[in-house]
Order: sequence, then structure tokens, then C-alpha cells
Amino acid sequence: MIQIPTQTFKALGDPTRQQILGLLVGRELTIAQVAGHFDMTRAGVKKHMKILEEGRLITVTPKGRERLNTLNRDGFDAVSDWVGYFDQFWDDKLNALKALVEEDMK
Amino acid sequence: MIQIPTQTFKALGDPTRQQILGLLVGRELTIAQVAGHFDMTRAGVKKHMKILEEGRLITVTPKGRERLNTLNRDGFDAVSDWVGYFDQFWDDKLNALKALVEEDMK
DNA sequence: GACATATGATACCTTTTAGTATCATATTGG
DNA sequence: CCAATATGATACTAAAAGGTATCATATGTC
Repeated sequence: MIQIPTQTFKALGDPTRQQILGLLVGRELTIAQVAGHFDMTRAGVKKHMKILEEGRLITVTPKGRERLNTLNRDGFDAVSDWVGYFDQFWDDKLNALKALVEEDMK
Repeated sequence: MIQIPTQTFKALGDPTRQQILGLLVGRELTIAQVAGHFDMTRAGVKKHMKILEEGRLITVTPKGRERLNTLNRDGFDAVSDWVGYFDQFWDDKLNALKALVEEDMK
């Protein structure tokens, strides 16, 4: 069986958090910098960051009085694995359908 | 850019709905049958089914007075595409790192 | 037609969640 | 040391989500 990354999916099911991930592609930002892109208080953004971190979609690295936020591959890999499990199911179904068709053509 | 399947992720971010998807692997079930697996009213399950349908994770086929629920590949593919976009980013990062290391070895 | 069954829809309650306001803590620079 | 900055934490409010109860509608069966 496969591990279901429910917390990761939960973190992804919010447009604001999706946008935050987009901001972090290819660069590391502080919470204040992220908050600068939104019409929202820093505290509000901070909550989203916590949820993203719990979903293993970002990691936080302390650097002096700042905390640098970067994308974390773990959460993305978990989603990839999960969807891969179902990919196998689709393949099986296609194979079953194909076998049925071939059986029918005999 | 890529289309972000927020509704799909939202649908996936709930353990009950995850279980429902598991029940539907390889078979089609009515809402009543799905509800039989949970300590929950049929109306409650019905709500989850609606959210799963909105996330394009299931499709509903009327059959007489029944409605057969089956997995819908669309939502799964959307997740796959989305995670694929980030896969490309990881690859780019690895390539950049590799280039850096090789540069360093000169 | 009458009745049982499978579902849809609505109102309602309770719990989470998104967001703000506010205060406390830690670090940098003069 | 003191002030500015970057963040963490808590309490609080409003809206959304999970869930139940209840009634209405459609279909199959006798």
C-alpha cells in the first residue's frame, strides 16, 4: 500500500499557498518578502507557511534574525508517488480493456 | 504556465475522501454502498462525493434509480501534470548544481 | 396505483480554518 | 546598551467545512 500525504494535499488545496509555492520556485524568501506579495498581514502569511512546512512542501533555514524559506522536494515527491500508484491502476484497466477487445476479435 | 487544480487538491486533502477513492479502485459503487463503509449518514457521504466530482476525481453515471460512481482519470492526470511541472524545476536545479561542481573541478 | 428504495436538496449545528491585532523575543548596527 | 528589524506566539473574529436530520422526488415492483 501507499502512504497518503493528506497533510500535503491539504496544504496544496488553498490558492494562497499555491501562489506562495510559485514565489519560491528557484529562490529563497523570508516570510516578510513573501508577505510583500500579498494583501495580507505577515502573521497571516506565517500561518500558511507553517501549513506548507507541515506538508513538507517547504523548509525553513534560520540565518541570523531571518528565516529563509525554500521549496522542499519531499512533499512533491510524496504527491508524485501517490499519483503513480493510480497510474498503475489506469494501466491495468487499459490492459484489461485491451485483453477484452482482443478476446472479442478472435 | 500550468493550470493549478486547486479544487482537486482540496478534494484530496481529506482522509474520508481518500478512503472513498480507495473504495472505488477497480469498481463502481452507489452512494449507499460507499456509505455502508463509513460510520456516517448517506447525506454526509453525498457531500464528499460532490466535492470529489468537482475535483474531477470521480464521475457519476445514472443507471435507473441508482447513480454509479467511478474514478475519473482527469483529476489524477491534473495532479500528475502539476507535479511534473515541479519535477522539471528539480531537474534544472540538479543540472545547475552539477554544472557548478564541474566548474569547480576545473 | 401503492409501496419500497435510491437519491437529491435544504436547513441547521459544530468544528476548522483564514485572517487580524497585539505583544513578546531575538538579532543586527551604531 | 539602545534602537530598528525580523520573527514567534497568543487571543480573537468571521467564514467555510464536516456532519446530521428531514423532506421531496424519481424509479422499480407488486
